[in-house]
Amino acid sequence: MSEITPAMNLVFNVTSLHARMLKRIDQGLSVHGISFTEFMVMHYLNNASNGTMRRIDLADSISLSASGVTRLLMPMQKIGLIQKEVNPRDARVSLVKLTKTGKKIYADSAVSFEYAAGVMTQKLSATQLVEFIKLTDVLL
Amino acid sequence: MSEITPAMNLVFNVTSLHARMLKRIDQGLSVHGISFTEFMVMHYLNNASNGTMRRIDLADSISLSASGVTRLLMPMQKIGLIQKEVNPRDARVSLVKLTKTGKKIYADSAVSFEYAAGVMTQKLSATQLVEFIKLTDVLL
DNA sequence: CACTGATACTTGATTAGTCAAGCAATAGTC
DNA sequence: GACTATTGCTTGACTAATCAAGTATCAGTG
Repeated sequence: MSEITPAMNLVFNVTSLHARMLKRIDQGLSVHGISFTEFMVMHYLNNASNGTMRRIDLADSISLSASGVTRLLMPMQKIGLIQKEVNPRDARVSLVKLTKTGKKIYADSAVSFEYAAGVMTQKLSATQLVEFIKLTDVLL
Repeated sequence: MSEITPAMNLVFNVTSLHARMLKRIDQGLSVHGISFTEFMVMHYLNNASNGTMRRIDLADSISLSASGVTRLLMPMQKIGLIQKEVNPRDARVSLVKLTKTGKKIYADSAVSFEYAAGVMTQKLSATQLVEFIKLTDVLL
């Protein structure tokens, strides 16, 4: 009845794949008491040049709105995973930084994340994995 | 500082890609007054063998929970895109079917969807697209 | 140096989904 | 043929996100 183009097919597949991945990853991270979104925040903070990032750049990195970041970081600060820092050059921005606890939790949860990611992609050969990443990079 | 494995890289990329795709597709479908989730429902209903599906199979197809489907279909029924049908063999199930209006809206929005999907993937060659789909299929 | 506009964030109201619990109907078992 | 378990679906309570509007600061221009 309906002819589905390859492009449409890809969109559908990426959607399903994302849903499946998210569920598994979240499950793997739940033992550390954090969600995948929170993990991503910690990941980017951990890799940031001087350990700090502006909230808006964080938002961009993890594909969230500015207000989404505000709401996400609130509890993370409350439980001591991150902390605010002021930018002396620009009073508008509030820099975000991993706390010592945050770094520890990140290191721990990174192990779970790596494991879950590995399990999920085990049906792909090493070259397929690289090729897959390359293709996603083209569209990003 | 942190070593990121290819598997982890892929998960991050698929997440970003999904977010970007969803935003564009939703934007393209908004002129028809429907979301991508609603479009997927109509797509699966349109392609269903006898035009009907059980809610639970629908849920599975679009990676939603059973209650998510209930909540999604409620307004769709109210505005006349779909309709309920009883299954005489099993009184538990409530079959879902596209209405005439629903079919029309689906046909219209499928054009927008196809266009948006095409634009989004135009950086990929035809063979790359096929290869991409193949790789996602491995993980689905 | 005042003014206009852009940027970085926060907040209120709303939405789309989740999970856990419940209900009703069917299926399997003894 | 009664009893238990399973399936299909709905509902209440909650969560994570969105957008639009508001505030405060900074940057560029006449």
